[in-house]
Amino acid sequence: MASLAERIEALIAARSLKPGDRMPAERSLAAEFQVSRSSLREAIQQLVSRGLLISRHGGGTFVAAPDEAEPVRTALLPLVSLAQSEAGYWRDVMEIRKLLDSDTASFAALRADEADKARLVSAYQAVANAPADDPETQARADAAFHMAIAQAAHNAVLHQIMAGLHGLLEISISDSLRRLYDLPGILDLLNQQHRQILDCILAGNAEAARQAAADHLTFVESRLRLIEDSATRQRRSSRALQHIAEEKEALS
Amino acid sequence: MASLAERIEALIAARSLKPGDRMPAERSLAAEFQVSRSSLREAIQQLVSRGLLISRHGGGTFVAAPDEAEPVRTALLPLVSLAQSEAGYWRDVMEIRKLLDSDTASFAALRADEADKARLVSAYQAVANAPADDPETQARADAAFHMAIAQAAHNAVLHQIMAGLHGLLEISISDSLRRLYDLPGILDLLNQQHRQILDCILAGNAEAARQAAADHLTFVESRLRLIEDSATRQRRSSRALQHIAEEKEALS
DNA sequence: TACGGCAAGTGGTACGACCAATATCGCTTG
DNA sequence: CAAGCGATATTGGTCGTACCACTTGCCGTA
Repeated sequence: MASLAERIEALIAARSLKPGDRMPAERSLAAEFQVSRSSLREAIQQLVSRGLLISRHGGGTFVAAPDEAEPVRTALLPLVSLAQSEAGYWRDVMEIRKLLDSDTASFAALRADEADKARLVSAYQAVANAPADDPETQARADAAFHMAIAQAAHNAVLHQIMAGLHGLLEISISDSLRRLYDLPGILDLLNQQHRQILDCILAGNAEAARQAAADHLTFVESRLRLIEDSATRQRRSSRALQHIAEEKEALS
Repeated sequence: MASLAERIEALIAARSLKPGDRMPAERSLAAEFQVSRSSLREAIQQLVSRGLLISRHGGGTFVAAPDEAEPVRTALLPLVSLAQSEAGYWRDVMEIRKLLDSDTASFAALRADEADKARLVSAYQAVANAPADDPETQARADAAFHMAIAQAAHNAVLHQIMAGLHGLLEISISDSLRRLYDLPGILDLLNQQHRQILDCILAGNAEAARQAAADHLTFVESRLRLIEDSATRQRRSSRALQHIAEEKEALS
């Protein structure tokens, strides 16, 4: 027999419940499935943690919106431990990004329609106009620009993978990502590279876009290596203390 | 305050529990966290569904092995609906595989150590020796061979992505994947291509490996397109009946 | 010493109760 | 008559208890 969570999913599909629709009450569902509310709640909590349902205390349980990017982010949560345990994990991420960002830019140059191009220009301007003293906004706008390229590539799988890679980078070296924008004179260089990628895509020049993206990623990786190398030493010394803090928090 | 599931994760980290280690009993943990066993179980079930824990009835709850591939497979479950709703989803998957499998083979040729090469040879032989009349075993051995290449590429992220892509393919066109091996004379062709990829990797010839993998994937995609195109028509007509069956199963 | 069975411990499930947040409906009131 | 408001029903969140099924391991017996 299928697991309870799967049976609930099947029920959603069978009833054609759309995002935002209200689920039957827990007591009703429990009766319908002929299980206790406890067991039903365990199953519901699994679906909630997977982002398929949303529970509101006193309000009800609703089908969540399949947020195109959100499922990928939650999907990567199990990898957090792995990403944090291996210090060089971000290098693996960047190695793949060097490959995929090139292909993404190439596809985008070939396939971007007018709506894609409008989004790309908008995203580029957001990066260029981001306040120079706000690394947080810089990082978000930068990621949004690359995600706009991924969207313009018109490949759902590629889009999801790129979203995942950004998430993994965020997890493994979020601090260094912020500090990247503090390097002297780097904003102009990044903007220049972004502009070149943008122009190549808008012009439909796939090969040039590929090369521009490859150069950009190589540049970013080299700078991140500088930052991360110097940060690794300090981090190592503070790890023991962190463990104690975690134990304390777990028992709080 | 952190969620209960997070507090449990923190406890695992703080206690340095390794895969296979036994978790405290539910009743003990509930007392330690000062929550009811019901609430604790809801949190534990979330971690179980995410593959971090394994519960054995009567035996205890154990920390799961970070199976390198398994978390990705469960992580992709939220994408099932998307994979199934879009008929052409598998084309996106194959498009990315054409790119990544080439790079994977290239990396493997450059980085494979003796243990990797032994695994590759073993995996290849498993494919070549799989019974010709057993598509299920064929498909599994084939996937295992490609995963061995991904492992030999020595990039954790790449390995996870490849595992995810195989999972997505399995979800979207598992039937066609099985029927692939029924095409007349295809086994010899596939084995020949696999052999070429293997030889190039063993010889350390990165460029040849890349080309061999690219040719292989292009070939497989063309054959899958033949099968899938002819299958699409029939599937469409039986979809209505399937929904009824799901409703029935959900209430069973 | 080896074997078998019993008891303790564990996860799985169920039922009932209560609390807190929310939604719903009806009543009062302007 | 309509709008605001308060009581009530509904819903998710939590707790406690009890019982079952299974595993483990210990102890007693052969």
